[in-house]
Amino acid sequence: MNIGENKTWNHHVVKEGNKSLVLKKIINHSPISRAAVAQEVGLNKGTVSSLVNDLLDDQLIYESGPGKSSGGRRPVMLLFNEKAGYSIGIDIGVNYLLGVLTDLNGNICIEKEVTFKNLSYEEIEKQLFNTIDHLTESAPPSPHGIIGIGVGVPGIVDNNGEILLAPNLKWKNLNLKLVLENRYQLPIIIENEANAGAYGEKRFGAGKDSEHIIYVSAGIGIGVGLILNGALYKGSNGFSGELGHMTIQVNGPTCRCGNKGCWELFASEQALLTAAEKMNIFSHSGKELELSDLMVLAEQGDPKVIALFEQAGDYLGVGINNIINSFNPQQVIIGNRMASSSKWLTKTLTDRVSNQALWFQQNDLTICFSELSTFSSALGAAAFSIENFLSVSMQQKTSLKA
Amino acid sequence: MNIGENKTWNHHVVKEGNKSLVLKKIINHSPISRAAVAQEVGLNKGTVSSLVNDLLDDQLIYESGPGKSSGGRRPVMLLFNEKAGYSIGIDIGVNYLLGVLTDLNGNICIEKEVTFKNLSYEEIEKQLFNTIDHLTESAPPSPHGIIGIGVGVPGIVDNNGEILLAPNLKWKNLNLKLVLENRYQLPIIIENEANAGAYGEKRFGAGKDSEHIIYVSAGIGIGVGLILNGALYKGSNGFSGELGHMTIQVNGPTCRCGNKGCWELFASEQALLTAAEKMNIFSHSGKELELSDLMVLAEQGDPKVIALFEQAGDYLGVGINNIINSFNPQQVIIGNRMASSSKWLTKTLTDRVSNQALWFQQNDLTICFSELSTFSSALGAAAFSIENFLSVSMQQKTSLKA
DNA sequence: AAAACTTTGTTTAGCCACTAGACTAACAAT
DNA sequence: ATTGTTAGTCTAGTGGCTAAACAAAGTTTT
Repeated sequence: MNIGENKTWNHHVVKEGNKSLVLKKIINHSPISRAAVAQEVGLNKGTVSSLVNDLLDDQLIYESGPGKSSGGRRPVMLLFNEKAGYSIGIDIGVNYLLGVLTDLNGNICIEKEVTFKNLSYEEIEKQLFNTIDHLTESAPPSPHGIIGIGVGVPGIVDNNGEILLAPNLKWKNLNLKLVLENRYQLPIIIENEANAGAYGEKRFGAGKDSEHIIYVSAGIGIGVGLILNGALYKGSNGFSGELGHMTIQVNGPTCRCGNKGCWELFASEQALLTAAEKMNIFSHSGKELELSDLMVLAEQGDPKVIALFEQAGDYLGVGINNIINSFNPQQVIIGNRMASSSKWLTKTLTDRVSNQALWFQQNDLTICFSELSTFSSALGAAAFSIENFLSVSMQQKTSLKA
Repeated sequence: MNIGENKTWNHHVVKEGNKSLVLKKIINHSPISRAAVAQEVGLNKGTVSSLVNDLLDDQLIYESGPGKSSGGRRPVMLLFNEKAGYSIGIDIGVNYLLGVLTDLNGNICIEKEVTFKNLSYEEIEKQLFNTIDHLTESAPPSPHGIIGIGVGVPGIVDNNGEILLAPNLKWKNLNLKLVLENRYQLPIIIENEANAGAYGEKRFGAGKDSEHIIYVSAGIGIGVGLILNGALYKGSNGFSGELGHMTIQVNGPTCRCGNKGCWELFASEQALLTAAEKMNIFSHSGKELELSDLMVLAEQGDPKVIALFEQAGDYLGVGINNIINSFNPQQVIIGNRMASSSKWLTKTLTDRVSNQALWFQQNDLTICFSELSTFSSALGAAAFSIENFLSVSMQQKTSLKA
């Protein structure tokens, strides 16, 4: 809600904004007293009292017992009621579906994962419904119930939540948002998996204190989610962050996207597996080679496999250098499946960056691996719904008097 | 001013926001009546009347004669008073200094350019003072006078306006902002030249109607300015857009930045000149080869030179592809000196993009060359001051009653 | 223990910018 | 001239804010 936007300003907006400020203060600094809130956000005591009463009515916060006196009357401590409602976050992967039920603080209450291979859309949809149904039924009773469902998908999602393309799932022009809205009558948010992961890390993970975060989702392919000025940046149509197809080698090998020398040909899980297969490294299980097989081998000290990881780390660093030069972020977070191999990637990656990134870009910059491990996307998806719910809750109620 | 920010909301903010809305409406739709403004921005007629009176008092707008009746009383038309004050914009190049005096709509009233070679900082500072002095003295009388000075420099500028590094000028840790503030007692803004150019194109050039613009400043080096969500994005410390040093060729030729395979080694003016020299193409003037020499040769139909341009266009396309994949912009604008050679660059550039950019990225995407030609940066720098002035003007006055 | 001081939280009066709608002004159509 | 329409001002009322008084509930001083 920028001052430049075509939105008129009136008393409702003022109250909405201040209420939001008060709630955020309580969420981030609980337990806290009314007086402290007033002082810290710069509002009048009376105003804060009134807003706090609204929030109490909405059951978004609650009063705990009195706190410690600092020489006068003991303050009444306010706490965020993180159990006022629950959010469902889903992460649809190429061969898994992960669902979580979280409270309003992003604490995972229940998780449910199913794995599969080569399922049709209809079959995945069935799994999706099952998962959501299960999570919904298992949710503890709460004033606001399930406040929304967020879904992260490995594909291109436009600004209306329509999935234009999910190559690895073979989905095309699929309006999953509509499907879920019709079935569940709840606010639904569909997002690209990397965007969801970025948001998850910003809200609950390694990026909590940063305003400029680039989340690199390195899995079978590479996707990137951008948190700029504290908010997800989606570009003109919602397609930002397709950095897996950034050229890092002009006239390099051809990618399935038609371009040449794409980053994900060098630094993704798929790149690692392809390189390993070329070196005649096979899965000891006899099945198709998987990342976990390589990790086992690396753990056993296999120098060829370790070299492969190190090579991938170096290439990751090349792309991350480009990202740093583009965005001047505070933080780069590497997530998704490749993050599990951080052990063997870190050194070559950080070497590449510290040797080659422009010196002034390296101040105040941290590069790290996901804190939420495999939950980034699911948690981020859940967080979208939470954000939306809290934002709507700030709005004026049409007062229904008894 | 986001609702999430740590800013309290009160009546002043409401008025400021609405006043800004009204002024913007008048600027972009003048001549317009009070009634039309009220209807279009969604405010009450009375409110608009009151805000308009404030703006009239500030002389930011004026009333022209009555407009055409549409069946009732004839409306009083309101116009933006673009001559209420003047802004100075300076573009410091490697071997030139361009200053413009603009009105509040970015119309250039006076321009002054000096060219030089290898001047020390002190000598350039003298030229800078001369230029500013001349523009100030030549400014027509106006209610608000000179409202600020903006300077675009080819280097790294941090968020405080300090020039950390301008390699081609051999400047380092220079606080030009302080120097100018002390001398002129005016609001001073120092910005990177590509950022200024991007802002110039957004406000007055090819990007007027877009919210997501990437401006590629292709000169001796390559810098990039980012307009995201309608605003300049500067990153965590102000160093975003250093895309000239994006790797497009892993382990390619070494750049002066220490990295390898940087974009500007392939697609900048310097790249073109270096390639030409290797092919034994010399300036007919006998002096050092310049871009203008190559343009003359290309104009004469020299196939070798044309091929060089086409090659550069292709490489420009490679980097622009990466930009498109990163940002999903509405518009990519190529500016600075290479824009003058658009004639020979366009085809290979657009071929590269249309063949290799992801298909969904290409909807609603326009790629074009600067509309403001060599004035992008100077105008953008001037625009920063205008923006700042108008924003301050919206704020409440401490009423000084006679 | 009483008095004095501190701090918390509520209440009250007043302010300011907004809205709705009455009003005045100025025009066109009949 | 009368009627209808549009533009702009004025007035009363509303809502959310602030400042300051007040009430409540502590601690510290005497």
